[in-house]
Amino acid sequence: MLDLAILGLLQESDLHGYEIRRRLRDSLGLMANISFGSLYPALARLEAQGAVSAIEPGMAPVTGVAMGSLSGELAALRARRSKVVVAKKARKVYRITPLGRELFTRLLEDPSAGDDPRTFTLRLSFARHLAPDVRRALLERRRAQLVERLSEVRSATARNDLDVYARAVVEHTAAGVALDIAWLDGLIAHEGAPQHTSPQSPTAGDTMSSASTSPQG
Amino acid sequence: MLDLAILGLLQESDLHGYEIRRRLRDSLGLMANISFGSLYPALARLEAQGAVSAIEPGMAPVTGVAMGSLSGELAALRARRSKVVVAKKARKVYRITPLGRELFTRLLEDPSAGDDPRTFTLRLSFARHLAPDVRRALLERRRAQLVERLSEVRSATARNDLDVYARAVVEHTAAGVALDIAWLDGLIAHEGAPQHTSPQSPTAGDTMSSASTSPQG
DNA sequence: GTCATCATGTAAGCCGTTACATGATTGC
DNA sequence: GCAATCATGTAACGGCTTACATGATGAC
Repeated sequence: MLDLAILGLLQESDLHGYEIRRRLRDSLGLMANISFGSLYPALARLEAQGAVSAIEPGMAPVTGVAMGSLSGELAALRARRSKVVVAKKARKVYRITPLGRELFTRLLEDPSAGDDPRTFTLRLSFARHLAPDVRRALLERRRAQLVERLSEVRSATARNDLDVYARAVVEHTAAGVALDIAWLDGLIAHEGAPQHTSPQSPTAGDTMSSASTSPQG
Repeated sequence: MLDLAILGLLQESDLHGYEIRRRLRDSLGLMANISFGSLYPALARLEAQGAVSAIEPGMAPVTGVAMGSLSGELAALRARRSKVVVAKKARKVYRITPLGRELFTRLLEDPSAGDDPRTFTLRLSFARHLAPDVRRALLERRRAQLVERLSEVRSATARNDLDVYARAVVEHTAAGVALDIAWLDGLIAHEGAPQHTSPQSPTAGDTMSSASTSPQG
């Protein structure tokens, strides 16, 4: 899970640990603030596996290494201008290796963990790296899971031994699952019709972003 | 977390482990299928602490001990009728103790873990055991958390470096959080005005169950 | 008589957390 | 100079999972 997230971010640009954490938090918006106690060991593990490598400070046109903060950015600029290029040796910038890309793809497509509902959001965030049919399969698998879950939750709703609060919870849960399904339907529709099916009856239509946007902006 | 759930269920009726698992799954609808590897050790721990006690098979008007299944139910009935009351000694039925009730209350109100967002749903399910003001505080704390989270996710939405899929994820996440907030507003409104505030301007109004029900049944 | 389900438990391991330890850089 | 932030790491622990082991009961 964490490995997948790290590799996904490194796919776009070289980054150091601290910055990876920042992006995990506010770019992906998932896994709110992963702890360093997980992050650094994970990076070390990935480096040992040869999936990433720490690049030297002076190295190459480092694509997209951002500073930790705006002030840091400015400070670095100032430093560069005044020719006092402080090495900032403490920082270890990682770059993904070809082997790491392979691993990323494997993790992203992995059929064994592929049904793990907890990783779905993360996988979908990186879905542009998937082949159209694999991506579609991911969406539909998830949809199937949610449909099943919905019927479970609905049957819980039917119970009469629930008090107001327990009932409020299960009903809201059901509503949430229903919303997720509607959202997935939108996404699936936007994927276009699958290859081997005749493109008749465009089920959902235009609802992709409407599902994501409608509830009170 | 698990302890709280167990004690909450035992608050209503004596139960054995297997049955607790079932209820966790389809009555509460949370923590889909807790594993036995967590459940039984948890029960043992609670018994060691004196929070629950295993009641003897022949004991008292055991309130609400249900069989594992309908067929089991019928089988037991048949057994009783034919006077062949098989002890089913394997089953250990647990009953909550006064000490257990105390523990339950403590866990439910606990201000230290009280802000843990992961336990909110569970707490709310048992909210009828809370005093009105404590309950209200629980709801409002949660609301505050979600408002903050919403603004975080919204700011992520504002980024322009997100591809279609990452964007779809963050936008849908935002929508989900917004829905949760609206739902909480409904619940809070239904709690009635707080004691020391003048009951003017009934902010939300009638939306409690509408938030839970609206998205396509 | 055998298979599914009910029922309880143990052992190993995974994946994350908190808490601790360290140190450079920068703003005021 | 001192606090805040950036930056990297280690150690201990927590809570839950999977896999394993065991056995009773009931359906067919």
